[in-house]
Amino acid sequence: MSAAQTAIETIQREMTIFARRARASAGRMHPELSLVSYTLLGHLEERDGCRATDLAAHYALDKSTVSRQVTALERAGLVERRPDPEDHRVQVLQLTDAGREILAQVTQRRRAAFQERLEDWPEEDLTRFARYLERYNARADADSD
Amino acid sequence: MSAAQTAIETIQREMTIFARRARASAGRMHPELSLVSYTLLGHLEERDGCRATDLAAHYALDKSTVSRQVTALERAGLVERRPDPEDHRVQVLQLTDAGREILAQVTQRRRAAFQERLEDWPEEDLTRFARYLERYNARADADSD
DNA sequence: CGCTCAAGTTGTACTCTGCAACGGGAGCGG
DNA sequence: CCGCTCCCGTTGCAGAGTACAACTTGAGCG
Repeated sequence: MSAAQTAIETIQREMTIFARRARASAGRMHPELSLVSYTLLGHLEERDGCRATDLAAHYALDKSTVSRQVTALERAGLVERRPDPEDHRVQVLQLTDAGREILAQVTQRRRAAFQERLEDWPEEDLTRFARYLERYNARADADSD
Repeated sequence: MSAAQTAIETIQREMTIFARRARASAGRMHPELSLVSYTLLGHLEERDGCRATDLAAHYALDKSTVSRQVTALERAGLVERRPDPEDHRVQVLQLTDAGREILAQVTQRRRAAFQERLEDWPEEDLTRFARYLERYNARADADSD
């Protein structure tokens, strides 16, 4: 097997390990926010609000799933539904202050965990690793994986 | 923010994207084998058989979860349970020929997908990316994430 | 108006998961 | 040998996450 082949095998294996671990640890690390909820809140912050359908499309989730997730987030007071004056079918989802705060907390905790794991990496390796990941995900995006 | 900080932010973000995507796509890509089942079969192949408790400990799963997964894999004919002659509490799990075959098929399909995404990467980048991932996961392992 | 489409909700079912309780065997001190 | 404790695995139960299908409501258009 060529060196490239070996490297691809390794990448596949390590990515799988990471995915499995992320899935397993997400619940334990952030009991207040599942990986999906975290992602949805992040999306709302980034876009400063959007529709439920947009979330469903962007994350390849069923609209019923998003509906229930949003219901839970609303019950928890992290998200607000605002009727869209231009289209009464639509509800615009917005982070509440509490939602913004929780999101910031979880992000901070995640950041600390990553930082600890990466603390002894040389800066050059960090930036290269970051570039590789972006590149990989951009390509996977295009493949609509 | 320093360059290292920025890189860490990016790594965190991209790893999250990857984890979410892996979770979402696993079911669609390999209907016959969930990510967990795939991992368990892989472990059995690699170790040439082991106990259910070992799987649970290694993947931070509850033993009941492993028990049910193994039951399903056994029903599907991919795994065999063999009583341990030295300790009647223990059952040694072994891949069947069918299990080995399915595992090889799914691995092959995953490999093709990765290969396609990485086909235009220079070999040097591939090997470095692989090294980074191994290093990251090894550290996360130590943190028992 | 009436048809069609879009946004969200709800009913239903299934999977994955963990916790708790249990059964059965192993190992050990008396 | 007996009884206690620990370990391995199963099962009952509950909860989260998800998808699919049917439905409600509203928009757009001829």
